[in-house]
Amino acid sequence: MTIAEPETIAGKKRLAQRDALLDAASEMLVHGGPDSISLRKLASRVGTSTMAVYTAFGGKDGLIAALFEEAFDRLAAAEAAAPKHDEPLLWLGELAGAYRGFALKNPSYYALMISATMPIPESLRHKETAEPAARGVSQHASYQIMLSAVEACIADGSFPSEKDPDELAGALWSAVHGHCSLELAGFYENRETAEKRFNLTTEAVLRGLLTPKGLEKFESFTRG
Amino acid sequence: MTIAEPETIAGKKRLAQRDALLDAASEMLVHGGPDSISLRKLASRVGTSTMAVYTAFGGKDGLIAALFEEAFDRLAAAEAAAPKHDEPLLWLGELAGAYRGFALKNPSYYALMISATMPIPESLRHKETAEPAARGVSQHASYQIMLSAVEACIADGSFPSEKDPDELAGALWSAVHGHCSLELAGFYENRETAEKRFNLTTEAVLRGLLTPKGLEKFESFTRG
DNA sequence: GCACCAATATAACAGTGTTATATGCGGAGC
DNA sequence: GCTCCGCATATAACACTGTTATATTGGTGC
Repeated sequence: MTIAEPETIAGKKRLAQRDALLDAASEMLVHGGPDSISLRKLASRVGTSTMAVYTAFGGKDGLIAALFEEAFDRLAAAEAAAPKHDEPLLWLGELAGAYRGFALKNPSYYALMISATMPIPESLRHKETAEPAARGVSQHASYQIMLSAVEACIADGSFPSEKDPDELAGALWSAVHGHCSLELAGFYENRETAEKRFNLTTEAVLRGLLTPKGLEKFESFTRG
Repeated sequence: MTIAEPETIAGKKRLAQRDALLDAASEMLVHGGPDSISLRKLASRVGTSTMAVYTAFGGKDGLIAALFEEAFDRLAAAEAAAPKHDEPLLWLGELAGAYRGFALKNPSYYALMISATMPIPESLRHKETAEPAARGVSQHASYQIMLSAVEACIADGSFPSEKDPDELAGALWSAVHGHCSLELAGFYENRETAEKRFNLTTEAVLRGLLTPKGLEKFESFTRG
């Protein structure tokens, strides 16, 4: 919470137009997907010229990168909104469901996130080690939330303490992301069967990672 | 092995040019990714005009769809080349490794396959039920191979017989595909750690799906 | 008020996929 | 063997795209 900087009104207008461009681009993204974003259409919708995108974002890539960041922020918000049970395992399950819920409600943003051709924007990039590309993502809140849930499960004894939390979180993320990717590609017939498959998959990878003690606890949850 | 049809030489030339276009497009795809395929560059490389793409494939979408099919064929070939152990569980593990091997060796093809914007070509589409989009994929050899391995594991008693083979295969596919998607996005620092994570993830989802009997067998494999 | 600088608008450039038009070549019928 | 028809092809135009060069405007500091 910083006090209001002595922003010039020109600076305010510049930020306002940046936001206007971002909002309009987001609206175009949600409506017609990433490919429907045209600088000319975007500029005319905001009531300016294409040059505004270059001064605000440095070009179309910068604009897409900004949308990329917003996608991760929305994901983090969805995860933060997931109910945080006292039981870490249940919390982890809620996070998995929140991840899928985000993907289903924001398919265009999700498609943007998983487009491998997307260069990770500076703000999400690890400061010291630029390589590998997506390393910065593991610093983002969306990943940190899941990581802390995993760590809580380790402290809880549900996950083996000798395993690296990153490994466990990565395995879980792979399964959840893999399912959502297939579901959005239309692999499942309808949402009901997709949800059944999602539960089966996430529960399977969870079961495979748990300690005997954690597995016992987990079975009591799934039965109850 | 059919006897040579009474093909007209015009038809032969047409097919030859179709193959030439496909080969050149494949080469461009592997080199510079999907976005690097330009009809003008492609046509000039083959020594024809852009109209050839329209007569052979109906447009760029048809060309991409043909590359899409070739990607699945290459995946099927990679899976078919995986050693088929007598032990179904080991076979399934080999298939998972072959899937990742394909993704690593053909990143551009893999990126094409997982691009959600890709409409499933007719030849891969389920004939009766056009919806959902990717249903036809489950008829492809690449999926059938994995499915038969899963069924062998069910017959073996390693997987519970009351579960739908499609469900089990889908869970496995989600995890394997999810990992490869993240690995190609550059999420892991290097290939060694990525491989470690891949084994952890696939083993976890396997363990979570196995019967007690199958789990016993599985543990004897991983220890030995 | 004036000078300067940054942001903008206009327009041009180099591409893209697609389509309309015209040319030419190959196969069928006589 | 010749004619004629049809289809594949080449050329060129169209409607776009992102980017860049140029000129004009607007706000800020002196």
